[in-house]
Amino acid sequence: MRTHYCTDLNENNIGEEVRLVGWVNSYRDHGGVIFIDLRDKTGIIQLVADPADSKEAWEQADKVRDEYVISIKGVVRDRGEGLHNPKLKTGKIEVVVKQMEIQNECKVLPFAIGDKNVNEELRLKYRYLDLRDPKMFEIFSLRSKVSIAMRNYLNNHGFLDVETPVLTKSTPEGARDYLVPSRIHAGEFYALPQSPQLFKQLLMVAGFDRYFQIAKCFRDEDLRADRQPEFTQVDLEMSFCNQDDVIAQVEGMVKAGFEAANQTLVTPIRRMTYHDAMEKYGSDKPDLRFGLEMVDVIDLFEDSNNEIFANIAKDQKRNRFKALKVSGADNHYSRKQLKELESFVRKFGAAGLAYIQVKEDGLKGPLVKFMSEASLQQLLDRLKPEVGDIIFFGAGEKKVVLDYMGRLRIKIANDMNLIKDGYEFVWIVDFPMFEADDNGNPTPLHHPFTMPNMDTWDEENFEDIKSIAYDLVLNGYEIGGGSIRIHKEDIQEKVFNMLGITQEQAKEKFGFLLDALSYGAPAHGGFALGLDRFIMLLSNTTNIRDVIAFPKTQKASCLLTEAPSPVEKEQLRELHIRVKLPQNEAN
RNA sequence: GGAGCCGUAGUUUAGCUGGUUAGAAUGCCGGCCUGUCACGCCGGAGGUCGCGGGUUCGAGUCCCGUCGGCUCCGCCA
Repeated sequence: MRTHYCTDLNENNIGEEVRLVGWVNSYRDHGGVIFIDLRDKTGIIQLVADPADSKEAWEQADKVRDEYVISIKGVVRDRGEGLHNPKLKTGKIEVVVKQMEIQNECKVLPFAIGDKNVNEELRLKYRYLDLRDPKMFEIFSLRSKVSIAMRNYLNNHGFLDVETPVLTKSTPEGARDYLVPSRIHAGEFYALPQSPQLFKQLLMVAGFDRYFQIAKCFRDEDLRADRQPEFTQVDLEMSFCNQDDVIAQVEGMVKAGFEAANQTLVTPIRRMTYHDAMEKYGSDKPDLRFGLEMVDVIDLFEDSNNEIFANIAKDQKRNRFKALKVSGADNHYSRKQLKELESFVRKFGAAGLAYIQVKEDGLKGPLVKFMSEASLQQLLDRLKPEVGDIIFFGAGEKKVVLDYMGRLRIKIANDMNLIKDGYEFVWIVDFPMFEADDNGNPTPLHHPFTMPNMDTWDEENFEDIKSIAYDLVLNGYEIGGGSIRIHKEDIQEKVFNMLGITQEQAKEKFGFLLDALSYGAPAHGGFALGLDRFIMLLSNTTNIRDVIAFPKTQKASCLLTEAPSPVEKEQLRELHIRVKLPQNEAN
């Protein structure tokens, strides 16, 4: 049908007869001569229809409108002196049309192809038109290259691509499951996998040694700009490994993907403990494209004449007093804007936002009078502020302070444009094994099959127990995570005990896994990379929908297919399902 | 579950303290035009102001509800 793609042609083809097919990107009718920009996935080339060359072709060209599909036969020629268009890759040449066939017409478009000012709602309804934009093709071309490169890396390193079930068993832990009713088993349900976690561990027990899969995962939780209900993980698992072995393979894989995107990644990627990330950046996924590290100043308020501050400083295990020095902030933030920063942190539980402005004539701010001379001097020594800086303070319960100060740090970096271009990877390691739930009971931070660091095992202080888990963070996004798994029954029992899970409960919930571990399970561990987020960052967008061909809206519907939708009564009957809507309307 | 922002020709939008026929740009249709590439010039058509109620002599505008989209909090082992 075609001899070339549009941008395959260049000056070397001058004089050649070619056949091209594609879409009419635009046309310019000059009464006599008609110009058509023909587009395919590679780009654009200009066609010229001149009645002097072919009356019939010109008559066809006269009928052409935007986004018509046409095929042409023509001859490549130089555009001539002064007529080159440097904006086009093919701007030096054009194709003189000898024959033209309109293969398909196009209705008036709901929006101009490539117009990103249009409502996303409309673009999603006509996603196939939105995807015609060459910029969109570029994203999916990148996604394809990156994922193939990572696949190849894993293949070359002994990882076997194995598919695991999509119809599987609901597990009570973790995110809400998407359920699929069983026709054959009345009243029973499959769950779509939140990840292939348990299956990949079983493959290790099976002795496959190294597994990977580019797997769709499903979580029925509320959406965000970087979260879709179905998403893709590059999932991997390996046997007879420790944390460094897994990290080395992941770094190799990510590097391969990165290089496929024409980026360079220097390995090894730096590592930071969970503790340091929380204390310095107030987040377990710190954005390291800018500084603004928090500094501990709780000791400087032990002698404060303010009762509240002095009290906070008394319990240095449970409380925090953090300082965030922002260079030049005094010139950037007005009084009113500083108030706005305060109401920003209040949303995250802050009682207020104290700050000290460093002026020509000294320190200004309510906190100054609550500090002793000696403490103030120590503060200056510790932070070394300069005139024009503002030091922000967060004080109170550890978890709350770290959270809102971490958010403040990011907000200020955005406000003051402190975020550098580029990619900053970091491994977060030494995660706590457990955290306290609302009632103060231990719950797993990762999942209950994560290997605890037994050197830190402490029945009395479960919050101090570390796990052998690691997250990969890029520019403030968690792009993946993994762990070494428990492969011994006695340790697994200890963990279940800690979680208050009885043997019967464990057997009922995860019996098949525990069984498997008792038949000669090798030490093993793995990792899963969030492919969508990774591609999102490589595509320089902050919206995961941009890198998913047919994404869902925030209410998890597909505007193109209108899924989800009601189904026929007969379908429900076969599935033994009766629908009961909240308003008491029966279906 | 909660908070905020948004919804007006095909599209992007203007529309003030409620007041004649809801205005513009672009797209679309028709005419003219042989070197444009955001082609140009002339003319024309095109609006349930998301939907439903209410207040009012009168609602795109005010109030209540509802639907949809986006961002965030909760949630996401």
